Amino acid sequence: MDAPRPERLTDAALADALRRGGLRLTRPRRAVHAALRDLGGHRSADEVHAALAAAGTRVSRMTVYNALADLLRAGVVQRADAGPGRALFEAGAAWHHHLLCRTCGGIEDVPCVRGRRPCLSLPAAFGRAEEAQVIFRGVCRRCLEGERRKRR
Amino acid sequence: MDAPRPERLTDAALADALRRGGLRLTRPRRAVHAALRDLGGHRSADEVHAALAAAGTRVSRMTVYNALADLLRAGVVQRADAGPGRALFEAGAAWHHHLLCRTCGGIEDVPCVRGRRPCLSLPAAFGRAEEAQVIFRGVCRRCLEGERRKRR
DNA sequence: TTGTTGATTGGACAATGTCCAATATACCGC
DNA sequence: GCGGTATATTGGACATTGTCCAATCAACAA
Repeated sequence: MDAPRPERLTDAALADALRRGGLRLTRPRRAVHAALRDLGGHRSADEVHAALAAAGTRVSRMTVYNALADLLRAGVVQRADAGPGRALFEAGAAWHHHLLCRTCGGIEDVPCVRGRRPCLSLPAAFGRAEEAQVIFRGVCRRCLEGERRKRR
Repeated sequence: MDAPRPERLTDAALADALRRGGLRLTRPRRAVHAALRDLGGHRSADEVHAALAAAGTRVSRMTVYNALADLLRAGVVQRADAGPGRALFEAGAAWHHHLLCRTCGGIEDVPCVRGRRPCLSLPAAFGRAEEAQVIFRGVCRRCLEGERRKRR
């Protein structure tokens, strides 16, 4: 149940991923990617911005938003669907889903049985699905064990 | 592919659903439910608020937010997961999923093969899933046909 | 090294959702 | 039907999130 460690991209690999989309490897983009990877888990743009500021890296808020969108297009960052509200990002490229715990409010990664998109098919009558993100809502393992312990 | 028409709840049925959760049937709650049902599709709280205002029904914005949350708990309204941003609601209780079209930006309902929650199971090692919402991203039928027509 | 093109900056702005105390109303028992 | 009481509504202030813009800066190809 440990969070999968996001792979550590070399600068060259990051530059490659960006350039495939006609994007440059800039200092802010490198910093945003590293911050997201080092923070781990599911983070909002402003969390990344705050982490960079705390580390003494001055980057404008707009740039963080832009960089995350660019890294997303480049495929080295993913958006974690977790319902409405602010957008959450995470480093890494492995396709997976999420469990939202209604007890602790946490988000757990759930590996995708297929591991690549789209993992579920859509009846052709509706159109073409390029990806299928599943949001499980319920109670995470940790909280479930907490409940059980209390009940005794 | 027509949108399923949301069932028309009688006041008694609506009151029943609310009271099961210790909630009262109030004029604003009735108005919000009717507005959402009559608008059809996937609507934000402020869209419902605007529709009510346009129809001459004065209800405070806060009340619309509260009413939608209450109707959601009562099970007569659902939240349509459509990624980050504002929350979208729709009338009705039948469990289903959504296809987000990246061409036109629209949201299509996709019936759930099981029709009730949870339609997908979660490996027990992760916890208990009470519901599983699938977000398909791709191209809707209408846009797919548009593409095909242009290519000729 | 230099020029060109794309990226960053920072401030202003819009949209969405939440908090609060005062007031109004649904609904229970009579 | 008539209160009494717990619940709901109100409206304004506020926080958070994300976007827009023109001026400046920097990546990278030649």
